[in-house]
Amino acid sequence: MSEELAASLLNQTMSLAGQISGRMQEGLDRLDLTAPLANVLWLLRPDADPLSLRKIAGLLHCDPSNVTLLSAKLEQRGLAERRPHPRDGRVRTLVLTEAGENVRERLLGTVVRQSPLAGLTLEEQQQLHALLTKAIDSA
Amino acid sequence: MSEELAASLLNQTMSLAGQISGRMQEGLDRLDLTAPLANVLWLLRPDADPLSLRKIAGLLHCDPSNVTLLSAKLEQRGLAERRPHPRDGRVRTLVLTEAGENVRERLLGTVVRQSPLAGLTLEEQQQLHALLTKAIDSA
DNA sequence: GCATCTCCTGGAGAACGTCAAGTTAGGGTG
DNA sequence: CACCCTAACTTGACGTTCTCCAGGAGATGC
Repeated sequence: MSEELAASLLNQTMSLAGQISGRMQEGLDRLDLTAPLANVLWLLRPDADPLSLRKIAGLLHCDPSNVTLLSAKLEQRGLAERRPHPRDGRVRTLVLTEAGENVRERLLGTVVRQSPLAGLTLEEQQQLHALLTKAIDSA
Repeated sequence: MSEELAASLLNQTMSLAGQISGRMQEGLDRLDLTAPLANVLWLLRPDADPLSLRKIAGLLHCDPSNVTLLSAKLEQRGLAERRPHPRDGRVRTLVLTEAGENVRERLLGTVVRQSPLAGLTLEEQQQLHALLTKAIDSA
């Protein structure tokens, strides 16, 4: 892997992520959410299987007791619910409520509209999509 | 802009950024750096003009007094230096020291080696580079 | 019963963020 | 030059949020 190209790519990716995060933060302020809360929200994909709190802690590289606090806050705002695991009584899973999915989509929407990615043509977006798919799947 | 494609692209970008951030955090732990400190480090590109503290605060969407603290910490570790602006005595610029550039590159290196981007061929990386360049420049 | 797993609770601590003065430098205007 | 106003940075105090750590309750499997 070419060192120079790789470095440039990373700079771009971080720059892009930075711009997106900037837009994101404006959205977060409006919704009175913090970055860690949004990170949890981001993991809770409505189309995927429910995550246990322990797995969330692993994905977030933090202590399980921390996830307890974060999910309690989300629950308090009615954005998520902790539900017992159907087969294992020890485990509790965190799933988005309807309001949570709503917030997640609204957050996505505000970022979509002002993202640098909007400056690409449809064809270019499809190319980009294909490249990113391969990159992510190869990990 | 196709809503569905755009949403998928954003999910991918965030996912990619998330994976990179994960690797990054391991590097940060080793170097005893926090995310906000790394954000400042990231802005201080060695090849660009020095940034004033006020501009850094603007780019980070935070209070100038906060930047004072962060740059003081970087200075304390010998990673950056605050230098008076040559033409305006009110302004202080923050520039990386040699050690700072070293850390910045080492951080880049650890991420480069384990990034999902490494799974792409050289040609694909060049395509990706071109697309990202256009997207970022159009912003 | 025993070891293990998952989660909750409570306490301590650090890091970050905002807010409100205070200090120094610039740029006008008379 | 004297004056005033603005700008950039610093300092201090304060609160919030997140993080880790240790201990305890409940569930699981042997």
